[in-house]
Amino acid sequence: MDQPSFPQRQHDHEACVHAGMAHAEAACESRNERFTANRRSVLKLLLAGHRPLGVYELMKQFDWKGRKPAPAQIYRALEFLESIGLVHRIESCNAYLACNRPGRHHCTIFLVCEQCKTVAEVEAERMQGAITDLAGQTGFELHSQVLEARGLCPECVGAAATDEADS
Amino acid sequence: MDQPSFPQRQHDHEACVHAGMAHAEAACESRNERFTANRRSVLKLLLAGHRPLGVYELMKQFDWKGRKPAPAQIYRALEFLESIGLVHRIESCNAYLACNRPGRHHCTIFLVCEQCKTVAEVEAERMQGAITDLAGQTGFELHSQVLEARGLCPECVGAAATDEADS
DNA sequence: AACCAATATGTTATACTATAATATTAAAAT
DNA sequence: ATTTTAATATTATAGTATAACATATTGGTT
Repeated sequence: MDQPSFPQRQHDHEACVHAGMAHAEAACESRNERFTANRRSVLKLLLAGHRPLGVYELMKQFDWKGRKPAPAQIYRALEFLESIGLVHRIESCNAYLACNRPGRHHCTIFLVCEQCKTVAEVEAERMQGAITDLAGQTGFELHSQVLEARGLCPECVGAAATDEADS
Repeated sequence: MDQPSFPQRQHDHEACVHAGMAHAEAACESRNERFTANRRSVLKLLLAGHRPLGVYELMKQFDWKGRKPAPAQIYRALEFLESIGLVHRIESCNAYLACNRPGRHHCTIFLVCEQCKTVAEVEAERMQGAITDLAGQTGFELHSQVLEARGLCPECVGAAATDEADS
């Protein structure tokens, strides 16, 4: 599918992770950037988590020769991964998400489920036009956008409906 | 003007603050909510600041019988002010901004100047449609939106151009 | 191979942001 | 007046992010 939305609850995480890592490998190669052990580990955790993870959450999961890394170590990896578009920061969660469609740098909006925390990253071409127009009219020089919608994903909407019927 | 964008550097702050406070007064009245001293002070600081202020920045400015308030005090006031639409949280700044057009609850986007930190709050009706459509297609139940653009305001763009010419 | 420059990491310390929990006070409703 | 509700005051702690500096690794150059 060209426009994936929310991931299925059950799906082949292994494959996701593998594909994501492979793409990252290639992306670094083509930019002559180093895909170091740290960067690998952080990206892998994000790919496996499949939802936005905070830095301290990542630190807990990070098994690094028996010790735990310092925040700076994670932040540095994230900064790098974000700079080449492999990871996004979700502002309204203070957390980071592996990009589900790396390589395409379109205008995307994140649909964040407030209940189960899963996120759909969907293209929002219609919004791109609106934003550039607004910027143009105002004389604003656009650098980047933060587009996030908050609410309930389809599965949680369904669950909520069921709960109500029960009570 | 019906669609204000960036405030002029020089303008009558006094009048802004006064108008904002008057509106808040009325808004609380009509909802049977109390516009207490705390809430007043916090809103006043935000109106006067005229840009996003962090909670600890607010605390520093908060003169409260010679002592300084605890964070919780500010957060409570903000929570209230936000709940009735007098204040917005700017996620990408971890800071709060007094609403410049209270009473209208349209879909707005914030244009945040990364240099001077001023913010334009502009209506983005075109985006509302795009978002609800996206939500509809995905089965997402939309609760709220975070729409922020980051870049340079017209004044800072101008200044940057001048600087370059100088060098 | 030895050296240099550039990049990335390790480490410690600290700053900034946000909430929990509980006691107290003030206001509104009966 | 009494009860109930909403708001405040206070202390403590949790969560997020960066600064500063020392060390190590990599890649390119002679």
